[in-house]
Amino acid sequence: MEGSSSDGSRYGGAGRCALVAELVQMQGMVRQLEAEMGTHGGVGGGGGGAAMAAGADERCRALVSGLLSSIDRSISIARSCCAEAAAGRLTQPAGAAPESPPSADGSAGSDHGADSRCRANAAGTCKKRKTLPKWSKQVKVRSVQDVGPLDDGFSWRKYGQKDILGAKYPRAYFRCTHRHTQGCHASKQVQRADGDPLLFDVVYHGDHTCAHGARSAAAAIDGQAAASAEQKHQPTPPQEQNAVSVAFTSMAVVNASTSSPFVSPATSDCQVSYELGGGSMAGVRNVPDVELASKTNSSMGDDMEFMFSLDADFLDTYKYSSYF
DNA sequence: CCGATTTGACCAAA
DNA sequence: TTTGGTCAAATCGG
Repeated sequence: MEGSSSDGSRYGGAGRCALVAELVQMQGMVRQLEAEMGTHGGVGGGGGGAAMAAGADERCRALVSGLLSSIDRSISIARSCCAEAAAGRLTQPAGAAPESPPSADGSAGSDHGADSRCRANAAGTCKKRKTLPKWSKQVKVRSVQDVGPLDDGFSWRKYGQKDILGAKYPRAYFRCTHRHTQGCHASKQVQRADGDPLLFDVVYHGDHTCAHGARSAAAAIDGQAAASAEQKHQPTPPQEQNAVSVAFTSMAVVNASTSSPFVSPATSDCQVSYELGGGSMAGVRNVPDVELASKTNSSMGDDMEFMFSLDADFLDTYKYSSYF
């Protein structure tokens, strides 16, 4: 359930400091990558097809610099949290502790009408509104119908949609498909940006505690080959060829005690190596285009998360409403 | 038939 | 009172 903090004090100050260290290491690696690109790039020498490489190379650079700034921000945020933790207490958990009694199942169990909704309150925490770690990001798609980048590897179930005052587009509400089976209380809200229909604001609440979630995320990263094999239907998405998008805001540590996922986003011809939940994988991927838009972490409770989205064969993983 | 989505209603926070 | 978030019945689709 609000799985986030249900693991209790997932992060002590120590955890956060480890996070800082991890981020710093990551920063170093990205800098190396940047240097590496500086060497090989531009002068079309080492690489090969200069003409074609040019565009990809540029995107690579853009991505790397975006990465760096994002990491910088993450580090400073993590540091401040670290300091806070050291200082004594962390703000978040307070009453928040969603040890959530919503008992095993948010709605199913509590479908006794309005009455039960308040039951959560009685138990100490209203399941409504915040208390869950929350962070947001912006995801850019390539066409109005392209929802690929919105596929973050997890399986979501839409449970509502709402017109938001002053917003041109409605906001869609999703929760983890395994909410009932595994008590995973991760949820997210997706809304198109007013100004740019290609831009989506995605707000995540809580993190996934379900095995499926973790696995599908890993699978998403792992590669299309395997994916297309297991994804039975939908030979080709309606859109013209899709890109692999790596969209991430800040990093995600699903569980500090087991491991801290470390990810190096891939761009064209870049080597990707991941470590997730103790395991690790590596792969080389061709990424025609990478959109990366990181946004503020609104409150960044105690977790941060990497989100990978692969349009390719994952489009059919789930459907978004006609708005997307 | 079962699981996902749609959509109006309900409820609590602001 | 208004608005955002959630519920749940109806509906859709595989």
